[in-house]
Amino acid sequence: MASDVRDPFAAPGHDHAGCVMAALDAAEARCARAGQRLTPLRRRVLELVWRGHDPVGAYDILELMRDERGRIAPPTVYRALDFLCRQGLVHRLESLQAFIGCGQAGDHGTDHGTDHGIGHHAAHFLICQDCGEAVEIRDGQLDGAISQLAGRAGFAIANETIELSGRCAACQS
Amino acid sequence: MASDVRDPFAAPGHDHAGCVMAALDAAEARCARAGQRLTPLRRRVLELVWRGHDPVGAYDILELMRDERGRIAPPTVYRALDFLCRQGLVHRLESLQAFIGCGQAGDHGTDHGTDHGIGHHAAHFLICQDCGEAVEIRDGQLDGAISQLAGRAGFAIANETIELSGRCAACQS
DNA sequence: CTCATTATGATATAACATAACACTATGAAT
DNA sequence: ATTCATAGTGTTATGTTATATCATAATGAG
Ligand SMILES: [Zn+2]
Ligand SMILES: [Zn+2]
Ligand SMILES: [Zn+2]
Ligand SMILES: [Zn+2]
Repeated sequence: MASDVRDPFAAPGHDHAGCVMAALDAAEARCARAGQRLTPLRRRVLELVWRGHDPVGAYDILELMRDERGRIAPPTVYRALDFLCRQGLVHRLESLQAFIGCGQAGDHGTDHGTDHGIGHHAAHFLICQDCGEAVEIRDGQLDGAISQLAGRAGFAIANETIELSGRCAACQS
Repeated sequence: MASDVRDPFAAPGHDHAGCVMAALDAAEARCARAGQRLTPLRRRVLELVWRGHDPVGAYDILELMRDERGRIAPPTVYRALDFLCRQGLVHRLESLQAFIGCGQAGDHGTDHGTDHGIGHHAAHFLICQDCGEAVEIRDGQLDGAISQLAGRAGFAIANETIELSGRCAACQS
């Protein structure tokens, strides 16, 4: 549950190809279960979002897709991203105005106490300003502090934006 | 000092004129102490940001200022906002792309453990999607969870974006 | 007063996002 | 298989937020 976040940034010998494959498989499964269509376009956008562990801008994806499909307009990409966000497969990083693949796509269904409805869950991030990577974290103590805080204030949380920027362990040599 | 956040949203009979005056006075004092110039332009922008307790967009301020000063361009407003953010007098709400007056401008100097350098401090918010108000909160348990989490991950936090959206107590009638 | 520094004005453009409407694909019902 | 409603995509235009760049003006130290 608390999942003591112990340097969650990608290790040097990280198998990213497998990483992407797992994400795409999880996405297929998740959409199937939800009765949603992971079309070729949406799948491709998801794949491009997973191009790395650094957040990617909508217009970056647009460029990448232009290289392979020719003319394509912003709404096409934004609609795909909206869909992926609704399914909880992608998160938007507000502080960067960018998108990143969900780091817990496999864990969905196993409710972990921070869900705010079907499809998406509260996502909290550490963002390294040096290497550009962002990792999704889950911390019981943090979740507890937030829900207690909201409870005391009589505030009903619908959406959490928690983005901690700084330098990851590796980048502090 | 956990400062148990107990419905921090503005009460019905709130004296906002005094609220603004206090903020401006604190700003003057703070800039004087820091050897920074709170020019008429900057002061006016701060005053407009404090027009209410709801976040305000840069272009909204731009409109308001056009009404009183005629032609004025975006950079003028953005530069003033940048200055005010650097001084810790205004915060930017990333999830809304909007700005709000700092709710603890008077408390500065009395270090409360979440400072990340001179001028600005970590600011955490509750944002009501109903009435539009946003309030800056300070919670020891939350601060503790964050710093422990970062410590375990070996992550050096430089900037915290914590914005909890939902419905305030009053708006859940 | 001179001069370096800081602040503001002004123009243009970049970066991010959505509205609106047309067309196509999909799949269920007849 | 035809019809039809729904969902997805293409296309054009535009809206919204933010910055780069260079010119001009104000400020204050020496
Ligand atoms: Zn990977
Ligand atoms: Zn790093
Ligand atoms: Zn007030
Ligand atoms: Zn409210």
